[in-house]
Amino acid sequence: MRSPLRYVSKHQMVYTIGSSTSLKELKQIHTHLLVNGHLNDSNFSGQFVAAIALNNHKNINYSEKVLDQWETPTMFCLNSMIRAHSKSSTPERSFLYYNKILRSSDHISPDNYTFNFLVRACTQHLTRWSGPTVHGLVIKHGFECDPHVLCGLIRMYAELGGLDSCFRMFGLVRNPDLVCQTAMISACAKCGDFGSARELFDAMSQRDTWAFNAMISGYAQCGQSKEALRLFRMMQLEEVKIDDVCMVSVLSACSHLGASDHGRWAHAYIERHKIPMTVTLGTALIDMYAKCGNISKAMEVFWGMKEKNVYTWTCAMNGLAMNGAGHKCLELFSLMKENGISPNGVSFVSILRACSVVGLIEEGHEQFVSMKRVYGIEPLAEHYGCMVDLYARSGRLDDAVNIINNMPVTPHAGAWGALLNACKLHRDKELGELAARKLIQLEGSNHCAFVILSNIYSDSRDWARADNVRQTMNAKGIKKKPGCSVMEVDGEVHEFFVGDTSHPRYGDIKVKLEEIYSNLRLSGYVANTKPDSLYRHSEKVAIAFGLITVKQVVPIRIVKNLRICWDCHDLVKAVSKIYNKEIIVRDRNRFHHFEDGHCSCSGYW
DNA sequence: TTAGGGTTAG
Repeated sequence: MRSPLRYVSKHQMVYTIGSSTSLKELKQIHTHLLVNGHLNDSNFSGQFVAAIALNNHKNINYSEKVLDQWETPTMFCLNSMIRAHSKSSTPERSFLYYNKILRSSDHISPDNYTFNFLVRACTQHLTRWSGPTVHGLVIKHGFECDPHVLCGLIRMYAELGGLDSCFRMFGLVRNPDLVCQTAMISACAKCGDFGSARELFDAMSQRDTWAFNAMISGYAQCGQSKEALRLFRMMQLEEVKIDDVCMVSVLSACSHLGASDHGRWAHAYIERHKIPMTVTLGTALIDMYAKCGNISKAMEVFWGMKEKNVYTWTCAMNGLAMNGAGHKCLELFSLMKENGISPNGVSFVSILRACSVVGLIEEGHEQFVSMKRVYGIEPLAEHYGCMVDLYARSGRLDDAVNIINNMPVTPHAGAWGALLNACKLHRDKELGELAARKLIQLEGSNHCAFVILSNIYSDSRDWARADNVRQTMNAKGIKKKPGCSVMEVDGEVHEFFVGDTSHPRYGDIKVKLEEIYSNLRLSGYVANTKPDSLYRHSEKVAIAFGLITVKQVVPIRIVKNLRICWDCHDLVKAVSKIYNKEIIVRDRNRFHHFEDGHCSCSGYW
């Protein structure tokens, strides 16, 4: 954004061209300037065009029309147009103005500004050829040593995934400053090379807010949430200024961990330090509360926000769907449309999931159809996956198969996985076998598919095939992804892995588990499996730990990395009744609120 | 009278 252009006329009339200037106002100002001959001054006219194009992208067309009327626009003007387009949704139009410079009869040639903006345009509009082509032009015109251009090239190659090229550009910068070093850290993180990113970060003689933010957001985005929070603590110790962008990443890390104490603390920190509540920060707060199972607080933040964008609405809808409040999610969707916000593809994932969790099949179908018909959004594989889930989990397996057979994109693992889960739920052996085989074709190391396929054969007493599947698994070295439950007690994050006895309080946990088991037996709960299986699943161990450490009035909150199994689900229901304890489990897909022997998912998950 | 680094939803 450029600062508004203010112009005072001879009659002391003040004209301002800023981000809120409407097209009508622009036309009035333009007429005034033309009548008074002010546009004959090439410096002033350049500023005029730049102000229109840069302050509001919606007015780019108007600035183009103004510019087209001039035979010899200045370099400043043309560079400003390249810059404006590089930041807009039409970056490819930057090249139009680059060509105007080349073809200019005014003997001007592109300068360092031109290439800086042109490289940015390429980063916005990446095609395989455009980036390297512009890099070639940079070399041809002798700007490969310009630090601004090089910094832009680092970002561009990072988008292309060419980390080697990023390092090559970085190597060409003499004495890289903070800005350039941060760009390089960010490039490493974007390409997934966190080791190099951290090496560069640790080697910096001075680290500012931006450098920390690049590193923290990198960790947060790749799921290394504990490391992100650790770095945030380091930032506080080094007394580096913490801003809204930093807090967005911190909240995102809390969301992943389901660390509600950390999240609440972060919220308090934002308020205490008067960090500006931007739309992005508010949205991150909603997401954090929703993913920590506190949907009422999430909605409180949502209703309190003055400005909301499509991310904000979608985040709230997703939170409601995850928490099983499908009807409320659909109500919110209506309200979103009434507020003039158009949904996008991600919004529809939440909407279709909302229909799925409450079993609204016809509604889901109508929403799916409206996606393309009303909003012109082409459904992606994941939307078809949601439809497969919607039909299959309600037992309409034939309809689910129809969706898979008729989807215009190749059915992905998500679609077959949804069908497979439903086949297990509705005990359809043949279809389950087909789904498992398809899933294995797509994901050769999908542990769940092998296990379910083996179970399907065992159920039909086809021991030879069941054994064969197990042997294939062993031969391929396919191991179950280790189940892990995370819980936060008194601000500390505890992780429990399957069969892991390393927790300092494991002795107490074991005693508690035995007590739970004996209470369950006394109350008539019959475990599906032998007593030693009690220790097997991480969520059971976490619940025992929660019963020891969490105060009676506070619910136990657990985040599980995989889907919760039937056995654990039944057990948690029983524990919630016998111990009169609210237990909230977030599994890979959704929330389960257990209270008084019932779960909010009503058996749908 | 134009430049460079960090942020949100599946």
